[in-house]
Amino acid sequence: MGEVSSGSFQRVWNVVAVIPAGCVVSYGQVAELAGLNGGARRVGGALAKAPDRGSLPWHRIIKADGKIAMPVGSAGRQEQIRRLEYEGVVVVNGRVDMQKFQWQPDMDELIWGPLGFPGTPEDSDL
DNA sequence: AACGTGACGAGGA
DNA sequence: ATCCTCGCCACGT
Repeated sequence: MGEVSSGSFQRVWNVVAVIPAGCVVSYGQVAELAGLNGGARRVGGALAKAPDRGSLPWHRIIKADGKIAMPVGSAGRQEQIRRLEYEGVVVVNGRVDMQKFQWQPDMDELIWGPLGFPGTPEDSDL
């Protein structure tokens, strides 16, 4: 079974994996969700060393001010922008409007995950 | 074991 | 808005 490791990098990857498409989160935000307070810089390192960057939505992580972190002109930066726009996230001048696209996870998502819990009835009414 | 590094963040100039 | 400085701290040398 793909048991979750308690390594800090693994924890970061676990958090990143549940970020919904069409949203962005800051490095610091991911750090907090991963239990690495003040560890925003560690998040970048974790993403760079992710074993499955093809499937991990690393592109949804940007700076707190909305700017793309990767160096201008780098292949990674272009790839990130391409993926974000593909999801409908508007990137203007290497920058994203955090007011519109920053993900704000609620408790349900943090506890049960983005897909909810099997068998849990949805209380769409009220 | 000390030292430098980094896909950050906040604050000041 | 841009640039610089400092704090942050796990990781690789």
